[in-house]
Amino acid sequence: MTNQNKYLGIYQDLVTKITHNIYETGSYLPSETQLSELYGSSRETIRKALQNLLTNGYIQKIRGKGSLVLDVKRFVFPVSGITSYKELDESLQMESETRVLQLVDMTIPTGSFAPESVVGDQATFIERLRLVKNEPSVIDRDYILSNIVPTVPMAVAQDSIYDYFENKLGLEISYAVKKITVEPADPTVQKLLDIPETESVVVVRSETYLQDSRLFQITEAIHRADRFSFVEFARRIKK
Amino acid sequence: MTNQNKYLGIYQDLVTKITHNIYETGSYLPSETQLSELYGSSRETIRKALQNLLTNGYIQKIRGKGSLVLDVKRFVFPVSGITSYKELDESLQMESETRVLQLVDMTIPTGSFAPESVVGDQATFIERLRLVKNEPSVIDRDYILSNIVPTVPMAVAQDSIYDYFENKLGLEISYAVKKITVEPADPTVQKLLDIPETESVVVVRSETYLQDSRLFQITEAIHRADRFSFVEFARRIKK
DNA sequence: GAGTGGTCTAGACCACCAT
DNA sequence: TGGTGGTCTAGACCACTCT
Repeated sequence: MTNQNKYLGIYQDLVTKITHNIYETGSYLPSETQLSELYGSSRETIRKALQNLLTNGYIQKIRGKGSLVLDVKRFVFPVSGITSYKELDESLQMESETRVLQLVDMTIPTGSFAPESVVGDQATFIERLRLVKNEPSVIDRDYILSNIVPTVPMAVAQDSIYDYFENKLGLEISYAVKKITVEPADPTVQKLLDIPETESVVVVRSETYLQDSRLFQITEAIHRADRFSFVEFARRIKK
Repeated sequence: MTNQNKYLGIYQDLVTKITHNIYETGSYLPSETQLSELYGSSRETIRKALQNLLTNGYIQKIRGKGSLVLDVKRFVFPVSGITSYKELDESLQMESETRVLQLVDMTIPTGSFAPESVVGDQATFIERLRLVKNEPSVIDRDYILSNIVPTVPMAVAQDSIYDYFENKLGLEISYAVKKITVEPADPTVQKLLDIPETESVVVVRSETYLQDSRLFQITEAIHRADRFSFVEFARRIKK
């Protein structure tokens, strides 16, 4: 599991040291030159690791002073970015359960949440209900394109499809476009999520792409509005 | 307005060339070595510019092939990141109008959406109603901390507070933590947004920080649920 | 003035893709 | 095999902060 990349290794080491309070919130990391001596690397490599800490909200760099450790615990709810339900569950220990409602091979139908460009393509359709503390909270509906992933075993749908894609199939998941809206719930959804007729739901639709820019997954996640929370760490883009 | 930074200049040049279709969606940018000759810079500097394009969703780099230009138009609704309402309005040309409802100096009260750490601090409170196509869509409530921004003129609240902060006061806005939830609307909100009693609203609460990590703005944005849409471009974090 | 991060360079070696 | 991006180095100069 050791990484080939020096800077990723340094990044991981710093993350664990920050999360274990070896480097404390409100204090400064060793300077870049000190770190480069510590890790036996050039300063630019250290800077790559720090860049990673920066974009993930672990530190804030202040010119002339140093790299300030931020209070990560406040925004540890990592629903932003691309994170699988399994990873969320593990990092938050939220006592969740997954029920696979459907797992079928089919062609992607018109009128579904999938974009026009993949309608008619072969895919595995997975519908899952997520329960948190025994209460239904989310319905996940996925189309996994068959030209990239020919088949998804039931055990994988029950556990973690991302772990299967990345570690078994060696796919490199790279980026996603997500859209969040609030919509009325249809009767099927009302029944599954156990909500009254008038209630709305939060719908997160996403398209996920591989490193080579091939689309391979289209997802619709329907959340009970009262149990939905989305936290984002954002940086201002320089103009 | 010319930037001192070489790589930012290159980034901006490439952005305009992509948005003006000089580099077309689906085609590849010139290689990094070619770009470094074109711009008269080292390859690492080019790579910094490309890194910026990458995180903002303009390109996808594919090893052994090149930098593929993505279809930016699909996710041009930039509610992700830190973007002011004025900037959104300009980039989307959404025929919006702003009504300043309140602009008062006060101490931040307990029980407000502001975090404990700033309760009792002096701040400017601004409440604004945003109308899109003459329909009320969002209520923005801001506390601007007075130790950083002593006063906010009415004309600024009416126009763009970010432009004032960055270009008049020289503040460097750096990062923010945002949280999105769905909540029932209280009677005041119902009236302002012109929605029925049972309706929910989408609430985006954020804390915004300067480059030196000082908190300077706390915001609560209350959206009509039926007019709310949030699009995010996300990249998978390497483990 | 000493220390910090921000930028930039010229060169090197590697893994991957096309042919 | 030649071109591409991915990583890493050793050194340089600058702007900023602190004392």
